[in-house]
Amino acid sequence: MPELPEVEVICQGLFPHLVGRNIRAVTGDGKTLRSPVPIDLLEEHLVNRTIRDVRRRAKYLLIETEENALLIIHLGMTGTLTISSVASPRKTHDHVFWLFDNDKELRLNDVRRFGSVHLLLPDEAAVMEDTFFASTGPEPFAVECSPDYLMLQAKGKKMALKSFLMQNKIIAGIGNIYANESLFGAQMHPSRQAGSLTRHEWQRLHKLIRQILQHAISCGGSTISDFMGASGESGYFQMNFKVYGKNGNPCPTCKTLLKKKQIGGRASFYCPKCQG
DNA sequence: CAAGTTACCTGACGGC
DNA sequence: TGCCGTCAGGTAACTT
Repeated sequence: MPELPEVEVICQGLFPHLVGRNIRAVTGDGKTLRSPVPIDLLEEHLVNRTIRDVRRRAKYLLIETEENALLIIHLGMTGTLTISSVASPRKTHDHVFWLFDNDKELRLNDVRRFGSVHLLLPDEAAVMEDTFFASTGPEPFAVECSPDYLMLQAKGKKMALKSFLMQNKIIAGIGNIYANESLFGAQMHPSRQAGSLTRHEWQRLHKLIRQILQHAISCGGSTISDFMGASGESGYFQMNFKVYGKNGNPCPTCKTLLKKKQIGGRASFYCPKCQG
């Protein structure tokens, strides 16, 4: 689930539950995620420490202690984080647990185990954070992520526009869903060569990307109070997608049937007329 | 170097 | 019911 808007909503939802909390224990089930979970390190640098900040960079969640250790969590394709009472039964695929001083636990659940957990040490976290994100592009809402910046990055590139948008080294946080939705909004064919857009078109696409990401965050944010609801359902699936997963349905704009096509190995959805 | 493909892992779903 | 192939919102390591 987690592209930029989902991670942002999770971040905002976790913030009030985590900041100021003291961590009492960190445990794991020993399963390797994308990389092994450094449980010993987590224990050493997180237990008896207090959380100072929770923030997001790209699709990563960053949790910082007052001693400047930085816990970095990526949710991969299927990762979820929940705040649960210690007493509540653990679920299948719960892999890592952070116990707090209020008898609640942050739990990382990840069926496919494409997620990851890293720890940057207190002494070097500031420097290592830059290193860690050295090949991550700017945030879509950052000033440097301008239409001209995108045009410059795309210059001469023949790759499909949609694949281009999904490259996190160009622009952070856009995955398959929001690449599809942004291109529909901007009325551009996902297969177009990235280098073929005019300045005016980059302005349009840039605007739609921000608009759609912001809208998705708002949709998630509106249900943020459910974040730790007993149902375990966090509301960030509630946004209605216009084309993602909708092949065969009528285009919301012109009623032409939406198409599906593989681009760069990923399912891509578009209106053959509006995005022709 | 750019661009495309594969691998990682489990579960849900549709067809037979 | 059950078996099998296909597909899934991410990313890095490959290959071409």
